[in-house]
Amino acid sequence: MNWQTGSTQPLLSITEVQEQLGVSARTLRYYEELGLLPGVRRTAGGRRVYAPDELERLRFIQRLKQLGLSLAEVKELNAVYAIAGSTRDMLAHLREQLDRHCERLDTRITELEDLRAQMVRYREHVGRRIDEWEPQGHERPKT
Amino acid sequence: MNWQTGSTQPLLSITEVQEQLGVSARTLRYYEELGLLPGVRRTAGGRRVYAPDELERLRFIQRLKQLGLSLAEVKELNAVYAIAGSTRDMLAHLREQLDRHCERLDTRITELEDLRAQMVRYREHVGRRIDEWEPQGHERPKT
DNA sequence: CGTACTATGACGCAGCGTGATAGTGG
DNA sequence: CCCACTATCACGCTGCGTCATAGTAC
Repeated sequence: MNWQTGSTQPLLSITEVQEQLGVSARTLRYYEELGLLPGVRRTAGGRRVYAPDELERLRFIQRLKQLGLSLAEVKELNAVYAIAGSTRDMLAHLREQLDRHCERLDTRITELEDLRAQMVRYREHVGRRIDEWEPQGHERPKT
Repeated sequence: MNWQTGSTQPLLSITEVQEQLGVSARTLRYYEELGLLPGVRRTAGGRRVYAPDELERLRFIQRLKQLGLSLAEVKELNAVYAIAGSTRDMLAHLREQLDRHCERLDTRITELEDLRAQMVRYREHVGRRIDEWEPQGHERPKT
C-alpha cells in the first residue's frame, strides 16, 4: 500500500498503523472521533490514510497514555499544542500535567500497598478459620 | 423508622443503610439487581427494609470490594456461600480468590512503580527542553 | 394535604471490543 | 467477479451517578 505523490512519504492504511504501533483500528477511529487525531486524510473511497505526522502524534498519545493520562487530558494537551505550537507554553503545561499525575500515582501506589497488606491479613484470618474448622464439629467435607 | 415486630431488630430504610455504611441507595439497588444481596424484604408499599443480616452481608461485600475484588467475584463467593453455607469450602474458595488477587495487586503495584519512574524521567526531559527553550531563538513568551 | 422519601427505568461516563451491514481496492 | 480490507453504526462491559416520572410514608 503506497500512494506516494512523488516524495517518499510512507502513507499507511489503518491496518498498517495498527501493526506498526500496536493500536487497534477501532482505537484509531475512536481517537479521531474524539478529536485527538484531527486531519487524517482519506482516499477517494473514504479510507483513512496515515502520514508520518499522524504516526508521531499517535506515538505521543501512546506515551501519555502509558503514563496514565486520560484521553481527555491528552486532548487538552493537543489543544494547547494546536495553540502554542509545541512551544514553551505547551511544554510547561505538559510538565504540570505530569506533576499532577505523578502525585496521583503516588497516592494510588500507597493505596494499593495498604490494600495488599490488608488482604494478606485477611487471608491469614481466613486461613486460621479453615484450620479451626475440623474441631468445630460441623459436617466435614469428604476428607 | 422502626417496624420492629416484637423483637428488637433494627430494621433500616435504604437511606439509613446509606448513612450507616456509606453506600449510596443506587449502589444498594444495583447490588440487589445483580443478585449480590438477595432476599431484601419490602414494606406493603414496596420499600426496601434492611435487617442486620443484610448489613453484615453488605459489610462483607464492602471488605471484598476494598480488597479489589470485582462484583462478579463477590457474586461468585456469594453463590458458594449459598451452597456451602459459610463452610470450609467457601473459606477455601475465598482464600484462593484472595491469593489470586494478591498476585494481581503485586503486578499492578510494580507496573505503577515503573510508570512512576518513567514519568519522572519524562518530566525531567520536558524540564530540560523548557530550560533549553530561550537559547533556541524562537518567539519567546511575554517574559 | 403537603412534602420528603422511595421505586423503577433509562441514559451517561471511559475506552475501547465486538459484531452487523455495506461499500472499496486490487 | 472475488475476497480481503475498510467504513459506519450500535450495543456490551464495570460500577455506579444522575435525572425523570410516579407512587408511598407520615
